[in-house]
Amino acid sequence: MVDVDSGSGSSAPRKRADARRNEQTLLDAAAAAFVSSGVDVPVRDIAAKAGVGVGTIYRHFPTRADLIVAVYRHQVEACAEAGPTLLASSSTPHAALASWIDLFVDFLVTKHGLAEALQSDNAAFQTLHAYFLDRLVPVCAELLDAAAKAGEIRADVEAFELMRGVGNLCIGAANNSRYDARRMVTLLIAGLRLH
Amino acid sequence: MVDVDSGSGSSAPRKRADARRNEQTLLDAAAAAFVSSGVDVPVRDIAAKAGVGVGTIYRHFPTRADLIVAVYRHQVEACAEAGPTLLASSSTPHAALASWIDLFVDFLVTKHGLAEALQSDNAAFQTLHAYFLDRLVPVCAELLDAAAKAGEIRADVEAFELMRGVGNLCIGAANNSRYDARRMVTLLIAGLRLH
DNA sequence: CCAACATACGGAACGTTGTTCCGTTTGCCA
DNA sequence: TGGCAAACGGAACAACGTTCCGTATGTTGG
Repeated sequence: MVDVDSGSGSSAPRKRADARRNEQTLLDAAAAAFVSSGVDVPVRDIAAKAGVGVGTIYRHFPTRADLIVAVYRHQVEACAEAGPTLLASSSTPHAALASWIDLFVDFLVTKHGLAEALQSDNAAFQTLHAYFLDRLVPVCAELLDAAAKAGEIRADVEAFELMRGVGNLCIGAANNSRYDARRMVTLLIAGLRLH
Repeated sequence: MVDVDSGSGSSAPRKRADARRNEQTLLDAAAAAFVSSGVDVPVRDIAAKAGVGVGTIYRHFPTRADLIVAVYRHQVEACAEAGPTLLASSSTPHAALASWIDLFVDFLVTKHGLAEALQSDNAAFQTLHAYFLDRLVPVCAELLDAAAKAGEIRADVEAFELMRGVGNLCIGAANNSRYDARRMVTLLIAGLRLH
């Protein structure tokens, strides 16, 4: 019943017990470190908190992006799955879009440094970039399409661009009481409307 | 006739000739380095290009922000001064606002890494932050006020927040052909309108 | 013109962080 | 239980920002 294997695939030869244990320990330590020091927390800090050497981190998560993805995968999945749900339950496609973007923004602004990392052109964050885009852009595109088909918004804006704009607006939202990312995003979404 | 002094003030005891020469050399080298490698270019690279030691850079420009401000001061001033001009020459305050924001965006997206630096919470960038805000927020506020008084836009958005949002939208615009910061900013400004 | 002094310079050195690498340890299976 | 592959730990290296001090140089009073 319980999936004693490491990943979802069944082909991998199965990892050693200590390796599996360490992977989980690292995920927990990283999650805690991200909360207290942001996703830019030094690798050594995570290693210390987990009680392992830095080599162990790099063995399990070759890049920081892999670690971030692993830590936040559940929440990203939840956000992605909320898209169709909202589309079905909202009064209009535009309302669904706004609600969904709200979810995304709430997620981003509560993860210190994540919005910054998402836009980084550093090669180490390629995986992060790719994962978020693969998972969320199609959902956004669906909502965008629905709203466009309903004639509520202009049809010349791509999901990728919008997601990126929203992500950008979330940068630095946590350390600045005079800047409310949610409000700016609301403005951006309002700007999509036809009249 | 010629201002042989270093700064604008007359109280400073006057700097040594080699110091003044180096300051100019550094500004030129930094400007060139910023263009070719972005404003994050390593201090050593700038020093090498200028043919001076790193100590000399830190003596003239204690933080990277000081150097960036010095390099771009002219362009920021020009942008600030364009505000009132545009307000006088445009058909409506909202049009003036849009044009002015366009100027700002053009400036930002052509300076690799500058938009990122502007939003950095790193203490070394405090000066940069302060300078841009001091110089541009009042101009933006004037345009915003005029448009609000004319009933063209909602009145509940502060200049600081808008500038910051626009700055955020410019992040990463240079390295991503699929992301057009200008279009996103246009959307944001459109979102300000009252129907 | 020269000496002496303050100013400015150069770059070595240090701290922090990411990343790699290898000698050692440990789980697993025959 | 012995042996081997897997995994571990952390030293070591590289890149970068930043500081510091011995040295060089321009300035100025005599």
